[in-house]
Formats: sequence, structure tokens, C-alpha cells
Amino acid sequence: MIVHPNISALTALLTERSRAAILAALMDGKFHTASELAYMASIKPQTASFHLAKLEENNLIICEKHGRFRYFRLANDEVANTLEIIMAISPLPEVRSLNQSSQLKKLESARTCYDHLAGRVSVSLTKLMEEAGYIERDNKKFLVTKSGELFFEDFGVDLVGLSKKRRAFSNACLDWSERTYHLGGALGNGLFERYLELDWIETKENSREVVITDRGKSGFKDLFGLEI
Amino acid sequence: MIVHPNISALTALLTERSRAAILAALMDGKFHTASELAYMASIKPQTASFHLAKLEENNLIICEKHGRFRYFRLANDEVANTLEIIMAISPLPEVRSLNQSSQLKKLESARTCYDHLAGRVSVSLTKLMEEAGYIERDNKKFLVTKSGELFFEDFGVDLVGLSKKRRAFSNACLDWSERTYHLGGALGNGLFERYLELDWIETKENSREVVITDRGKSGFKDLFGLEI
DNA sequence: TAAATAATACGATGCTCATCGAAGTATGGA
DNA sequence: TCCATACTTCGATGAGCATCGTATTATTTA
Repeated sequence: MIVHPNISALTALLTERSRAAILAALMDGKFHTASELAYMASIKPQTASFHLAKLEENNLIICEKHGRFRYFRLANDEVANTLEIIMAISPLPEVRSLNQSSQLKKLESARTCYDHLAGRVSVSLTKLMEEAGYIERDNKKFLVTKSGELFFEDFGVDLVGLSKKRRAFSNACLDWSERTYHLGGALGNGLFERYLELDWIETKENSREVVITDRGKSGFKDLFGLEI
Repeated sequence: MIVHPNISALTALLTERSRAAILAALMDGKFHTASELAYMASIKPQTASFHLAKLEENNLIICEKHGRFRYFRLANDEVANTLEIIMAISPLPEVRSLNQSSQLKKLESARTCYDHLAGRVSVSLTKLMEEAGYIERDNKKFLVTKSGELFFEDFGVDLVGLSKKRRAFSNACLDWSERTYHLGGALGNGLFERYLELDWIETKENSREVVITDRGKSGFKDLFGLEI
């Protein structure tokens, strides 16, 4: 008798190409309709509907109905985090085209991970915040120091408001491209929203790609000393 | 076009019940013959042969031939670590019998992870060594401090010899039962071997279970202040 | 009220793949 | 030289399951 955790139960859902594509598409943290996801995964709506039902049953995604549309999203950031971990230990896709290769480079530089920033830029920012003494990693989460509290409030992130949300305040999220941690959770989301507000970053439709604006480049340099 | 790591390629190999059972059996870090693995996974030798070929092709396991026997082992500790990570984020198996439940408890307490110690005991020891200032975690590996060098040499672990091995000197290995890190790599293995040498621990045939002997209990208490 | 759109339900199809019996190869020992 | 053992190869079988055509339900718009 071999006793081991139930590997199959989770991975079986991820193994199937179409479902993996759907989940990868949902990693942008946004809501998507069933038809959109069908298109993104290159399958017919009926097939997508079948997979979406299965993913919802297993609590990987949630659904909100508005009129005749059904909007799907990842269930929570724990699911997103789990997907990132699996991506981190999975092989990179074989690059078949120049287009795909440049797309991959952009994603490795900066992308959304559910509802916060990921990629080279995010990992650098996280490191710089650690070095500056604003945050400290405690195993799988980050703690905000005294000087960090001042820093974040000063930057315009409402820590008190964030801490009231019914979700992890901050977690150390494994980055699939950098294979180390970046800042996630409510705090990661708070920073992300603030960057957007300040026009330091821009997100793209139907892609996880994040573009750093010129204003962002000088902002990140002034604030953290980060050259992009 | 969706660009992301190829989740399916990895998880497909792990999802299949028989292959998962084979890999779980190999997590003890020992060599096993094809027949042994077939028996452990409750399949016929032909079927095992088919799966073993597939796993070898994908560099998850390696094979050494001695006479008419073929001995299989996990390819390296990176594979072992990857398996532990997936186990860590997978739901625990449904417990079907008392026997299975007590087996699971024993594994959670102390077991082998590839070629070093894992489970509650290992996580505690790692923490205590960190608190004592012998090691420091640096992201995904552990560094040995000056006082640590003295400590390990004094305990009978040959650090210079270990550092010459063609493998990671020490890595932070994610523990599936405790969901935090324990000490792995060459140093983890060195300690494991030394515990065995001192009769502090005993391994069981065909199981990842590790038993702490009475001598071990007093040893761990004297050395680290760990009550078992 | 009728047509268009979003999505699901159901059933048929077909593909992938694990499994195992039968047969074959390699090695060791009597 | 013959048999036993360890393992692999090949081929047949069958189960699971993704896919999609067709039909249906729900909602919006004209």
C-alpha cells in the first residue's frame, strides 16, 4: 500500500490542453465570458462550456451571471498562486515563431499574475523593497515593517483598507519566469492598482502583458532606483 | 495566441495513477527494480515497463543495468523537489482505512525525501538549526555560517567532501506535509547518513517511513533541544 | 412577436492510451 | 545445454473522455 498525497486529483484537471489554456487565459485576473474563453482556447463554445462546468465544480473558477452572459474568473488568489507554482516547474513552450518568441520576452519582463504584477520587473521591485527594509519575507508571506508602513501610505496605498479585505494580506508568489518570489496578495494588488492610477503601467486587452510607461520608468527609478 | 509554460507536458506524466505510484515509490531515493515497482504500483510487469520507458524518456528517472536486473531511481534531486512541490499543493488523499490513516501519520512525522529527512521532525530540525545560527536561508538554498561549519564538522559531517559532490550543496526543499521548508541537497543527505551511522534513525524496507530510535530521541534532544 | 445572440444539454463519434496476454530476448545458474 | 528469471516488444482490447453537431433554453433587441 502506497500512501501519498493525491497528485492525480489536481493535475488531472490541468493536464488537458483546453482546460490549461482556459486557466492560463484567466491568469490575467479579469472576468471573461464563456465565448471569449472558447475562442482563446481554440475550441467550440459547447466544449468550453463542458470544461468550465468541470472547473467550477472543482472550485478552481467562479462564475457571475449578468443577463445572457456568464463571466468567469479564477476562484481566488490561492488558485492563481498554485498555477504559478506549477508553471514555475513546468518546461517552457517550444518557440515556433518570432512573434511567439517576442511575446514570451514581453511576458517575462512584466505581466499580470491574477491581480498583481509579475515578471522580471516585479521580482526586482520586490527585492528592492526588501533591501530598503520596507518588507520582510516570512516563509510564504511578506511582512510590512514600520518604515514600510510609512512608505506605502506615503506612496498612496491604504494599508488599513487592504488589511480588512477577506484575503491574504500579502503572499510570496512564485514567479514562473524568474523562479523566485514576487509580492502578491492584497498588498501586491494594492500596489498594482496604484501603479495603474499613476499611469506608470498599462495593461493590454486579451493579454497578460504589462507595459511600463515613460512616466513609470522614471517613477520606478526615483522611488526604487530601478533602471528598466 | 497564448504563451505560457507547458503545464500539460509535465502534469500529464504525473496524472496517471500507475506512474504517480511509481514516482511516489521512488521518492525514497533508493534504486528499485522494474518488478518491484510493478508490484508497488499493482500492475503487471509489462505495464510497468511501458511506464518506466516513458518516464526515462522524459528524464524523470534514470536506469542502471546490472545483469538481468534494471535498477531505477529518480533522475536527480530537482525531480524529487518538483514532486514534493506538487504533493504540497495537491489535496490529501481520502483516507479509506485505519491502517492507511496511521501510515499517513507516520509519514507526516518522519520520512525520507529522496535521500534526506523530511516531515515534521525534519522541518523542526531545520528551524532549530536556523535559530541556532548554524544555517541561514537564502531564497531556495541554505548557507552554512561560520559557527555552522564548526557545528557540522564537530557532529561528524564532512562539509568539504560534500561540497565537492556534483549536486546542489544544500537546497530548501518544500515539505508537503508541513508546507514549509526543510534542508535538502548534499548537506541534507550528509546529515541523514550521519543520523543513520549513529543509529539515531532507521529506515524501513519498501516504505518512506523513518523511525526515530531511543538513541535518536535523546540525541536530538541533547543536540537541538528537540522533544519528540 | 419574431429574430438574434449567449450559453447549455445531449448524444454520437472517434481518439488516446493504459492494460495485459502472448511471445521474444537477455542473463544466470544447474 | 536446458531451464528459470527479469524484462521488453507487439498486438488486441477496452475504457475514458474531449469534441462537435444538433437541439433547447434564456435573454436581448428590433
